[in-house]
Amino acid sequence: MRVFPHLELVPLELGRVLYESGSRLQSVYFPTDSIVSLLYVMVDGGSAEIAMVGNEGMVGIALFMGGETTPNRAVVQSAGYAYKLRGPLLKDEFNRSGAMQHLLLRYTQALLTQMAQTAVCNRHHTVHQQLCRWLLLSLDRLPTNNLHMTQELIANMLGVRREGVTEAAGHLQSMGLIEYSRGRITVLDRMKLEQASCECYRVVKRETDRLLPDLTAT
Amino acid sequence: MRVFPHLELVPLELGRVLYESGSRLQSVYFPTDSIVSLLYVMVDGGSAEIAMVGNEGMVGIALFMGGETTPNRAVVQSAGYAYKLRGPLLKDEFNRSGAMQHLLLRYTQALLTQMAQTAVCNRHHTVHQQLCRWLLLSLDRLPTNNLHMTQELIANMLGVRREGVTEAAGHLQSMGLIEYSRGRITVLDRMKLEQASCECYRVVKRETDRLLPDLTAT
DNA sequence: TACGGTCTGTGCGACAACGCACGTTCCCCC
DNA sequence: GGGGGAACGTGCGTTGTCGCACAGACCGTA
Repeated sequence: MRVFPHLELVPLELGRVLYESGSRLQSVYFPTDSIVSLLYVMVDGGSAEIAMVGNEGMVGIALFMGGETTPNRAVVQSAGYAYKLRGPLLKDEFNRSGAMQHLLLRYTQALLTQMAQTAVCNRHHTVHQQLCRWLLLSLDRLPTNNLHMTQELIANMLGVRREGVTEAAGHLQSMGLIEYSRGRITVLDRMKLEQASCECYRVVKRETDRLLPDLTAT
Repeated sequence: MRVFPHLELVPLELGRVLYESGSRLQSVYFPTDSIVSLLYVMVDGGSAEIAMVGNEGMVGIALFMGGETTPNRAVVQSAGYAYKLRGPLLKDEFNRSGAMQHLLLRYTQALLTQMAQTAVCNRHHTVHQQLCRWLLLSLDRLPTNNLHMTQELIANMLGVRREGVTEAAGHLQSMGLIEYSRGRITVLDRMKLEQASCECYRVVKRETDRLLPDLTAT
């Protein structure tokens, strides 16, 4: 593809803000083994994750959607690498109306589904269920069963109290589904984790697989 | 525009389902004075509104996004009229990569923001605040100050109990912001309603105005 | 004018999540 | 190897929402 020579592999450190609410995006990022969260930060400082982006997608869709900016923050939730591409190059490629455009649009629809399901989950499901969903979504975007993230960070993403995550995670550990200590979480029984999760995870997963079959095959 | 001759003005009755979760969309709709809600319906029958579409937008974006379907239901929340356009015609127009494509993509981004903010609101704000947000979003899409909808319907949209809506609406009425009886709600003081709402409404409104300046000028 | 259904009001116990305040454990580094 | 800080654990009163049950109010129709 034409843009391949212009892709630059860059490291993304945990916590790095790729994109601040309302700021103009200069480049887009295609995570390889990293995860980037899209958050909304309220005026009182509270936050909530809207969606997460991993190797299935791209950070910065507002560039080709025409709005140039969004009211969200993009922050690295799991350190790793990503391919960086300068905005104008992506726009040119998108406007060629080729395979890349179709791919990006299908990805956008997958992202839409993820956001929609986040809304539903926030409305109806318990912190326990949401934690399961969140762990599974993260797991799908990482090469291993190990997540590097503190409960405090997870709480910020889910928009709940840190103690709530502690309790839910403790429960999952006592049931043997995960194992964790000081910022390291290992998923032991993925199947049971899916069963403990709400339907939201499955809906997102199914749509992502349907819309982006090549990428999730792995 | 090329598609104008193919637009057909059709009535949309309250409660009509334009589009069922997972079904293939044959046509798209551009509401004029009607409002269509995008809902997710859970396996247990519970529901939650993901976003609403009025005269600023279109129902059926999955058609040009490439997915053809979404896991959501589109149901008429406020009766009225809409322009109907057959799917293939819309796709052709979109693929011409002209003004229509840009407009549709900017609208999609506005919809994205609405979904994101719904997620945030569901996470952090009270039923009171959410009701205000919801009334304001509806109001922006209607030609008058009168909403035809029962508290039960609103409760289904927000994904809360009917009693919760009763209490919140009663409070708003006692403060003189609205007036209602048996399925008719009149907004008396829009300004104060905005003040009683959370920031979510303003964020959505600002983004919609920014992305679609021609449509919201009215 | 009486009736039946729809819509709204209210009360009450249950429960999940919150905010806060500590305590404990572990790891790193001086 | 002994602080110090980061990460996790726990208890407690408070609040918002839920689920349920039932009472009133309104309206069209027979």
